[in-house]
Amino acid sequence: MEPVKSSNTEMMAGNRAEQAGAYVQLTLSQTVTERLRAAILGGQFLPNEKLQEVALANFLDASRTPIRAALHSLASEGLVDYVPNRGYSVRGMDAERMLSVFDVRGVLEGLAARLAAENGMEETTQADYRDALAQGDRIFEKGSLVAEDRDLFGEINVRLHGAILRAADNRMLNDMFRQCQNIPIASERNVLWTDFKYLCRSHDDHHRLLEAIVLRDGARAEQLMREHVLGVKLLMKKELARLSLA
Amino acid sequence: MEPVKSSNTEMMAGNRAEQAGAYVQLTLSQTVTERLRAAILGGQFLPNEKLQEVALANFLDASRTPIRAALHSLASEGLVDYVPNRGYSVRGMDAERMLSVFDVRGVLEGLAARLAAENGMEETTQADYRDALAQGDRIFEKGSLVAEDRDLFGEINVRLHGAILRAADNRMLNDMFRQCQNIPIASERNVLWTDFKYLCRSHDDHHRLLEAIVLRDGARAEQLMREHVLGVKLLMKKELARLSLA
DNA sequence: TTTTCATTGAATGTACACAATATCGCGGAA
DNA sequence: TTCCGCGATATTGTGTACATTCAATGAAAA
Repeated sequence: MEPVKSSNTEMMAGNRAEQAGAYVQLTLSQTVTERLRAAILGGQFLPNEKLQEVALANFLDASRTPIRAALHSLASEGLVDYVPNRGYSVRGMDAERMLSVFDVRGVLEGLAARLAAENGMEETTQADYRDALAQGDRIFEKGSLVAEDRDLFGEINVRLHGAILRAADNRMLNDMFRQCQNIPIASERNVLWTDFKYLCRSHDDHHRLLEAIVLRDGARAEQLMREHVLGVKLLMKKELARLSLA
Repeated sequence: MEPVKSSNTEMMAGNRAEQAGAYVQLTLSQTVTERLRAAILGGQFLPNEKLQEVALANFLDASRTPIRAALHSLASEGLVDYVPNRGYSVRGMDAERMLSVFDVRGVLEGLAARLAAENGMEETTQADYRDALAQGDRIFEKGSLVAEDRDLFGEINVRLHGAILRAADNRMLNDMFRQCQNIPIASERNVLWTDFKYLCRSHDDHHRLLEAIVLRDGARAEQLMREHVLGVKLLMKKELARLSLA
């Protein structure tokens, strides 16, 4: 029954610390939150499964206090549902609900692109964007995809969209975008990236986005981004339909 | 030193319970959260003021546990800042940051209007919208504003935008919009509603919005709403400039 | 058989004690 | 004087006991 508190030196990335550079000591509550989030996003729980505090406490080698904090956090992120006096459960995501997230993502990222164009993108950020872009080009020059390209493409995606978000320089926008990503299954990493033609188009969108941003054309940047996200939504829709048939 | 736990029968409105009808017993944590939120929004604390747990516990007649839960909630709502091992403080809002919230609100409410137009608005919701609209008409027919019109107009505003949000029927959109409203001072109720001409125009926007929604013209509804929110932003900007001069 | 209601068990909500960490002030050395 | 190190104190983080609430069970009455 002794709380082992073994491996706490994981999950340092992706923490909620304000800006880079300010090294703050992570609390147990935070590491537990990350671990739980990863577990849910990773599909380790059934949809609508109850998340009981003592069970999780045993599972994650912590007392109820940090568990409660974590559940509270995840509830406000929308990853779990909460009913007073009845506890938490993993939020089940039906297809419709999942797709509706992309509508929000579309306008939010559209705004980010517009603001990025209006504000202009800093040199270093722009360099990072171009670098990621070039990395993507190399993938597609091959003319076909290999298995490990999937992860790489996902990573590139994150860098590109991150750069735009950074250039947009709007804190609330940042927070909300993060929420949009914390959706089980809906995170783009989980779709089956098999459609080469679609990926080419998506990557081309990224090129055009940079062009619009550099030319300071906010309206075009916004329009491009909205179309881009809509594309992801439609792909996801097709994917979901395929899965439900199988 | 006895925890009095006196008046818990307040603040029943505005709770986070899922749908109406499901009466759940509020926990102390929740009532404390509401009270703290109201206190911060009401300006009872200085910007960047530290919010210490024991002090708040005494102030709100509760132990540290529900206080911590409340602070945690408000942090995830963005009303307070949190640094591990250093506690919470009320988030200071400079002018730029405040105005940037309206950019997010603009695209979110624009999306809401578009979705409302695409989905169509239920009869009851539409009736509510029209009722609020008529109430607004009566204000402006007088040709001038009296003191109590301010609150009334604010209430009407909430009803109108609430109806659109309901028709949009998108949970994530709902959650995010709520966050946009929890901004100190930025909540529209706090601007000085003195500009009669502006208010007329704003009210007219509401008429046109309904028209676009009823006609199922999503693009127009979105455009109207974005312009509408932009108007609020510009008014707020003017107001802030005026205040900083005074 | 169905309904009702008290009982009981299990889960969550709250309080509080203790541990870990940060902040502040002081004294000494460069 | 300035800087650094080192306690002392205050504040937050965590564990855990107890209170409260909910849900399930089963017996009694309709």
